[in-house]
Order: sequence, then structure tokens, then C-alpha cells
Amino acid sequence: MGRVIYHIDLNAFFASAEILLDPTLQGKPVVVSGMSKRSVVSTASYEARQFGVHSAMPIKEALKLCPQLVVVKGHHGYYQQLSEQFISYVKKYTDQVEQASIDECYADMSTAIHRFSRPMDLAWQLQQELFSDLHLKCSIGVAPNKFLAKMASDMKKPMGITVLRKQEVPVKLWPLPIEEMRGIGKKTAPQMKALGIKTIGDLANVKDPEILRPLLGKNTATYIQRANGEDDREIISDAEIKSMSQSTTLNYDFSTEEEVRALFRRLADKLSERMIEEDKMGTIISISIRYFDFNTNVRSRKLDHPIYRSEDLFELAMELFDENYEDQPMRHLGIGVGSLSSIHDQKIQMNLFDAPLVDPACETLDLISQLNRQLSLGGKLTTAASLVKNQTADKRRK
DNA sequence: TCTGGGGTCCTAGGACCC
DNA sequence: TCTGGGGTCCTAGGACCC
Repeated sequence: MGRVIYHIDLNAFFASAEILLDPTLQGKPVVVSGMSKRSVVSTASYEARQFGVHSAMPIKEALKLCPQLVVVKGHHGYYQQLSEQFISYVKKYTDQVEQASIDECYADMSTAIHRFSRPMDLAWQLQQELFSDLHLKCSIGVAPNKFLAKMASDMKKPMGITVLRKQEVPVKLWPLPIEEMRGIGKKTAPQMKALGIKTIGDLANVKDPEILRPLLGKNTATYIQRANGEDDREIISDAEIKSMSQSTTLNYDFSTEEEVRALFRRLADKLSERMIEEDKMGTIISISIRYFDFNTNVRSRKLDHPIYRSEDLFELAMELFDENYEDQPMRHLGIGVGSLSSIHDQKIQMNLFDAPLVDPACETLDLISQLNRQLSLGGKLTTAASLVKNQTADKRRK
């Protein structure tokens, strides 16, 4: 007996959420975007899409296409709350739910559908609940695996329910252009077309897979299987986040150290706050610098102890910046942390008494000065244990 | 009216080790 | 009278997705 996988995709999520906050926006062409001249459209309402406005389009271009466009600033905390409610509604039917992004998830409904006479009925009920209770529209794809469910949910929007069976693959999937395939983007699609692979069907029936290896790498066989409607990936309901970052595009290009320091302070503060909220610390620090000409550098460093405090993020970001800055005007800066683990778990493992012994003669003064620095910065007072650990790690690095 | 922000995954080269 | 062969880690770059 095969699986029944749903892919549930909220339609124009950010725009719908804004209409919930301000019902007078209902029926109007609305986009959510930043408010600077360099902003792009994050999400467009269906009314806005009729003018040709779409995600990632520069806001100025969108206004040119649709002068009456209503531009609203995003409220990401609110979207996050709505998203959590969305997931909890899906979890009423199964605990096998994998959140794929803020506005979509996969769910294994193989067992849950037995409570309904037809698999479509569960989808219909869930869609109605999300609309009547949360006022959110969604599209649902129903299929034997994640790939087909995702393709199915894309086939009818908004408020669509699409069943895609394995035997329907040649008729419903194969005619689609190759760029509709997940993972084939605007760089790879033209190269595949140059090889004569113009549709998903062409990929499914490719005679010599080796010609695709330079484009698709080790996943070549997987792509061909997907094009044939095969995908045995499990639903992963407890995926851990792997990296966190905070970045911004400037209103005008930066050229001075003071500007950079002030921005890195702000980015470090925000990122640290989010990391503490998510109970995450990490051992890879990275910065990104995008210059005026869009040339972008990402520089990273592996650390020998995990960090999450704003001051640590800031200091290391500035070090990486000073080592790598190419002395040109910058339009974008960012800080990221990878290789994440739990702050909480480490604190449990390492209480005060587990701290490594410190040579009192040469270490005490330095310890006190670090402690004072942290207090003066208004940061949370960390345990002496973690302070000592940080310090010994620093010494090792030197 | 140029080109956001937050993520994931893959590739490739060099260092280093046995 | 040239320079092994893996395996793993680190770093950089790039494609892709929502």
C-alpha cells in the first residue's frame, strides 16, 4: 500500500496576512516589500499579479506596471505566528508534518485518510478549516510522494486541490517545461535545453544520463527518477535549523569604517537576539560583503568554541571584515552563524563545577576585565564556567 | 528607474594526516 | 633523471528555493 503525501502551500501568504491586519486592502493590488528605493517585492496579491507584478521584482518596476499598487511593509513576527497556527492545524490530522518554508509543508496522511471515504475529503476539510478559521487560502497537492505532491499543489492556485497519481505522470507532468522542475533554475534550464531536454518528459526518458552529469552532478540519477514520478524521501518532522544570518542592503553605498561598525553592531544585536530566542549557538562565523558593482564576497571562519552573544558576533565580524575588505563602496552587509547547537544543552553539561581549573596567578586579572566588559555592555552575565571555557579556547587559538 | 533576505545543498581546491 | 593515494576538514563560490 503506497503512501498518501500532501503538499500544502499557502497562497500569497504575506499579502494575505497583511489583508487580515488591514481588511480595507481586500481586493486591491497589494505587495509586501521593504520601504527603500532598493527594495524588491516579497509577495504580491493575486490582484497585483494581474498587472505582471511578481516576487523579487524591484518595487520601482512594480509601481511602473501598476501605479495604484499598495505597498506595505512586512510584519515578519506576525507571519511567523500565523505560520505556526497553520502547521498546528495540519498536525490535527497527523504528526508526520515537515515544514518546508514559512508558508508550506508536507504531511503524510496515509493513516489519516482512512477516517474519510475519499482522500480528497480530508484535503477539502483542511482547506476549508484554514480558510474559515485563519482566513488563509491554500493549495493542496495529493500524491504518493513529496515530489509529486509539490508539483501537484503548483498546478491549481489559489484554493486548488490536485491529485497526481503515478500513472498520470506521463500525461500531467511530462509536458511541463524543464524549468518547472524543482531544482532546475534559470542557469541550468537553458543548458538542459541546449542538450535537447526541453520538458520534464525529455528528462524522464533521457538516453544517456552521463551528458547531464556536468549540470546535475551526483544528483543526476535522482532528477531522472523524480521526472519519472519516483521519490522515496521520508517526511522529516523534526528538522533542525543549520544556520542563521542577518543581512541588509543599504539605502546608499557605505565607504567608511564608522558606517560599517555601526551596521555590524546592529546586525550582531539582532542576530544574537534571534539566536538566544531559538536557543542556538554556533562555531562558524561568516560575513557577506556586496560591493557597489554587485560583486559579493562571503568570508567565514571556524571557531573552536560556539558563540551567540552580540559582542562576540560583532568582534569576529569586524575581524573578518578588516582581513578581507577590498576598499570599494558597499551596498550590502551581513553576518551569519553556522554549525549550530543548543545553548541550553551546553549549560546543562557544563555547570560551574565542571569548569577547567584556571591558574589564578596569571588568569584572574584577565577574567575580571572580561567580566567587566560584558557587564558594561549590558549583556547577560554568563556563567563563570563558559567564560573560562571561552578564554581557554582563545588561548589555544593564539 | 536594475537586482531583498533568509535559508539549503553541491562542488572544488588546498592543507593535513596516515 | 621529478613528485602515491586516500580520507577528512576548512574555505570559497555558486545554484536554487520561498
